[in-house]
Amino acid sequence: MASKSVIQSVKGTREFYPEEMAQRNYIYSKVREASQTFGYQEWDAPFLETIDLYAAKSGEELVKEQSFCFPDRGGDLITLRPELTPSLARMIAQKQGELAYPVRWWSFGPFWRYERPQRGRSREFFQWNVDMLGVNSPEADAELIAVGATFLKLAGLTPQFATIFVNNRRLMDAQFDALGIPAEKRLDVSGAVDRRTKMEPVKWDEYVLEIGLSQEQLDGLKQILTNFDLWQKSDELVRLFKALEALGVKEYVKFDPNIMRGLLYYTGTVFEAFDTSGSVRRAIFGGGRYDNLLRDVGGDPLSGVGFAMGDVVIGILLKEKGLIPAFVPTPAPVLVTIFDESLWMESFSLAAELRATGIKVTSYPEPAKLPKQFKFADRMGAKVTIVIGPDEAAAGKVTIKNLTNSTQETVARADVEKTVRKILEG
RNA sequence: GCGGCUGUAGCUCAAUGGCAGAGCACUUGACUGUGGAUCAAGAUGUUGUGGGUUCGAAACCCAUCAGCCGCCCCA
Repeated sequence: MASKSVIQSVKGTREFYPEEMAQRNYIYSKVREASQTFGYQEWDAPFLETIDLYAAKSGEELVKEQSFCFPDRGGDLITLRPELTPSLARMIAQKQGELAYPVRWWSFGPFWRYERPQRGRSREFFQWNVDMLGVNSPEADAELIAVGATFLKLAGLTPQFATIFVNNRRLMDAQFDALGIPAEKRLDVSGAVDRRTKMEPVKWDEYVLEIGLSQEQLDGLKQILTNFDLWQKSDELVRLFKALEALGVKEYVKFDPNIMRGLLYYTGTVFEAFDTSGSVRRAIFGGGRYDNLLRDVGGDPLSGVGFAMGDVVIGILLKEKGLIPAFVPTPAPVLVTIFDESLWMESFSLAAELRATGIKVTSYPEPAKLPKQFKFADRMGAKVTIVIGPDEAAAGKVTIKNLTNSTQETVARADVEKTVRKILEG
């Protein structure tokens, strides 16, 4: 094997060998199932966008520090999309008058962020996005949470392993107001709330006082953040939890006043799913309600709710918990061996006959010792091997071996399909 | 962008300044028409890269690259 001479992959990019590709496709299949169960339509947006799309709305840091950005041949600044929502807003705005509302769209595709790779985070990742636009209600919020919960359920993550924590920006703003925290400090306070669990309590207290809150306000804030019954003061959240119960996913959801989410554009309900068994401390998915997004790209005001899930964290979790199905290397359960030069084409035409009946068949590509061919079949996860040797050829027969239980039988050529199907179905 | 840890065979790792090794995997054979088990034999290296210290470096020092963990950030 060459080693030092191999040109390295770009830092933080993903190489999907067949096993990893199977895992990615598995996640994709569950994402699709969860989305379609609720009637969401699949869509996608360009992978390349001009930087202006993000400059308008996304945070400074995202555009300047964390996006892959380069000039094209005409000198325009092109960005590898770091998120989907601005593209969504534009595409909705462009056809705002002709879409059937509510719009329920989902997407699963690649994104890029120029961050430092570490556990649960790479520079290239796949992200599931689900959004509903045109309905502004706690019940719509509940549906999105239910889509997420349904995915968790389909993937085998029970409420014991994963929890969706919910909060509401309006509720928190009202609480901050009641403490006399001025509106211009809300952002700083939200930031402080976000990092509370990451800091030592004493340090966090100092940090909050540094922002400019009084000791009294700090005490009040801490009271709010430890009050897990606070949701009862929010009509929206009361309705949300009622709807979640009706939708059958309540056991996945908990109110948590500490959930804020960094995104500026969330205006109401926000939520974040976490692994509760403690291996990865990053969010599995997160989202919330945004009211002003379309207006920011020139459309008419239209409220939406949505969330996004990266493939990296969920992939680690599912793998760790043994929830990814065992990898079978070959998609073809049948392997036809090539006995020798003279019987080569005999095997090829048998393989073709079987394929014509709809069975997936691979053949050894050339004559080789049978042990080698059987070993290959075994390593590729084939269930059936077929041998046409001189004896079979002379008798117009074929030997079929069931690799699962090591039995084999020699049957007339006309019975091959039937025999193979019996093994594959049994 | 900042801090810490780690780079040795395809993989997981040993060798603490004195001949670069083991297990797994691989190849071959036992078994010339049958995989997964067992046994035997064999092959495998620019010790990430570049420099320095030393009689002597995988080990110590400097630089650099890569990976991991954390910080920042997570839209």
